[in-house]
Amino acid sequence: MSNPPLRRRVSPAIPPAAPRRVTIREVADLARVSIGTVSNVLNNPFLVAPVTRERVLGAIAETGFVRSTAAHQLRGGKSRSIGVVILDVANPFFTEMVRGAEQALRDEGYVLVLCSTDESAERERHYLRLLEEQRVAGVLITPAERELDALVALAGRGIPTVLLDREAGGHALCSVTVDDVRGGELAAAHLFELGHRRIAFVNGPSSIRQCVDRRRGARRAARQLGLVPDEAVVELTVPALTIEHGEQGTERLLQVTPRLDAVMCANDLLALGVLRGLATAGIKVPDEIAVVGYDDVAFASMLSPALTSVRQPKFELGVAAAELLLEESRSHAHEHREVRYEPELVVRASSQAAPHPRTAAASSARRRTQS
Amino acid sequence: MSNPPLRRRVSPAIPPAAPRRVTIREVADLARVSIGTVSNVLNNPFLVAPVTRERVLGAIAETGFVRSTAAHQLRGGKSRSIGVVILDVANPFFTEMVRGAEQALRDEGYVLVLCSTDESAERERHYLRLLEEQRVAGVLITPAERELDALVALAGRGIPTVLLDREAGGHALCSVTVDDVRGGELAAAHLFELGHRRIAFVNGPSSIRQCVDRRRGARRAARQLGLVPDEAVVELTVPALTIEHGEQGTERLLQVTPRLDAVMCANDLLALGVLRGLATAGIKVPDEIAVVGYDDVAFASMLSPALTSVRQPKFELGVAAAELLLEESRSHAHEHREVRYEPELVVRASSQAAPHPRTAAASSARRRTQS
DNA sequence: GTGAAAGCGCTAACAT
DNA sequence: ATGTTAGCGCTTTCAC
Repeated sequence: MSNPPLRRRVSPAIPPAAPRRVTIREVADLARVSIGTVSNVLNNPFLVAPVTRERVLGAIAETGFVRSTAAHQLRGGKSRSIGVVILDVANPFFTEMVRGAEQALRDEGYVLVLCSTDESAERERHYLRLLEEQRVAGVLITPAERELDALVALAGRGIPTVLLDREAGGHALCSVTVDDVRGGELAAAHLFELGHRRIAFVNGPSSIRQCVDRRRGARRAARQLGLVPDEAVVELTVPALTIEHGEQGTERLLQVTPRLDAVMCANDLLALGVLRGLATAGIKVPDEIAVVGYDDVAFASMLSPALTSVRQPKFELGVAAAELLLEESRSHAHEHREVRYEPELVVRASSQAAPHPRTAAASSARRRTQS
Repeated sequence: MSNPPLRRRVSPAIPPAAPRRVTIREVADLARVSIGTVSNVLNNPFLVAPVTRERVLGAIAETGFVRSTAAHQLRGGKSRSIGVVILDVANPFFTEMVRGAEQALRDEGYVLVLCSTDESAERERHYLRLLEEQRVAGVLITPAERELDALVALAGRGIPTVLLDREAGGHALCSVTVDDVRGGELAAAHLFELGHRRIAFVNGPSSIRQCVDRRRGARRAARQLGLVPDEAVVELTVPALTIEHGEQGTERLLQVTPRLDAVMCANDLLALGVLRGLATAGIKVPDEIAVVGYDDVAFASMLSPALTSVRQPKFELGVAAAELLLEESRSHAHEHREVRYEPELVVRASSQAAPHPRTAAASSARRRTQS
């Protein structure tokens, strides 16, 4: 494994001087027309005589001219980029949503400017400012910031903004969500039904709404069974919803809570970390401890053991958000809407010793509702 | 599971009229200064008297003014965005690289414009054009296009371009790569050592260089053992490196190739799909068929069975690429460099029936070489 | 069908 | 310390 360092050097084909940008002016000169005509072949080709058009096209090709969005936009054109602000690029839940949004937006000629805040409100503010300076045509965002005022203001300044996986709570914004309270309830209820009476909830920071809601759901499930939430659901808060924090959290959990028979995680990344931590500690899942995750990301079903999780329609969330955004950007006299999906529990091996792991809600219809 | 549709309607707080953008002019008027002064508090605050500065800042806050990147850039300012073009946002390999690049670039004040081509050369061209129109400060790209000419031209037009996970092959471009031939060789050699004499290689399209190289490596491994590559390595080509195609590919594989004892996959996503397909078909891994993946993404070690894979320094690749880009954008008299990493085989349960799955190369140093 | 010219919002050089 | 002004590259009337 000790390869000698590779030495390779590519001689620069371009002279050290910074290349000057080709402008419409040079194209015009080369084609011997006015810049207005060049602009026309770019924007209204049919207004230009075929011969002239060809000449101009030739000049464009020859010079390598590429029009400047800056100048275009300044002169009144609309931007073709949409800011997408998410909590974590490394989380498949978000990337699936992004894929949905991208698919819906690409056909309309938009590019996505993807910003990952890593759950930092400060970084979120930074990115939002940059996006606004760029006059993006819209913003899709899963806020890290608890307060939505800045987003309402952003929308007020003419940048259509749609909340991704976060409800507007009375604010004048469109949103696409999944019922996280219900999801948390499904997960916890499942563990209680299995007979567990004291479950650990590995959760993220309370600044993240999803975490708060899932916790509420878990406690609701406890209450409904006549249990005392504070006793039935023991919460361990980790700084971020990542594999690493799930793994580290597990160590703390095992120290603090000696007798533990079930762990519920705020998302699948944490659950993966927890599974890892438990494996390291030599604890068998589900025989000794049951584990459930949240999101049902692609790899959940193939983990060892297969992970019980709460499924969310990730791709659809992205598509729906993109559609709301397009709608909003087309008509300013638009009423804000909240699209809401229902989560679905998918039971697998990690939460049951049963020999035949099956999908509990396999045939249940996922329901999409909106107002 | 049949919840009644939610009805909720948020009344618009903003009047239907499209809000007009606040310009520097209005801020100046409100603060009773000239636009030049406003510009100065924005760009050279120290040149402005504290009293005036406060007044202007107040006016900015009051009006909600946000400077236009378009006008700024037009006037000669540099863009603060960097285009990142990857093959697939849903692939953890790429998102890890992106995270590395983001971390390195964020501190310098850049935002990433993330474009996922889904391995389509056409979409790549489309995105590159948009990025160039935006005059991005640079481009990091894993090309879907086989030819690099367009990228060399792009760099020639003044947009620093760095290849991600693709070598320049004599072209005047910087690149960051991992030795994929070696990686393919490691994976195949491992299977041959296990005694398998006929392995299936589930590979992506040959337009993707990674696929070509890994294949070459596999065939080289065969040759080194005195085997006939065409017989020892049976290739199945799937349209894209995704879980879905891995799963579908497995079905075809099982029909076409009756006696099969090992499968090597061009990446972990495919391998995950293959594992799924085999599980569906009731075939035991590794007892009946051994499986190895490529990339060693985060979930590989936790799959059932844990996946043997070829590890690549994903995050570091992103960081290194970002650094090359920054270097190139700072000095135009810059010599292109090729940074190259070595891959590392990580043996786990999916390729051995051994009771104690261990990391084979756990202690081997990852070596970074560059010219 | 083509050209001339105004101006988008801003920065920077120059005046005051 | 602040104001004035000339463009940056383009689109878009409006003449010709």
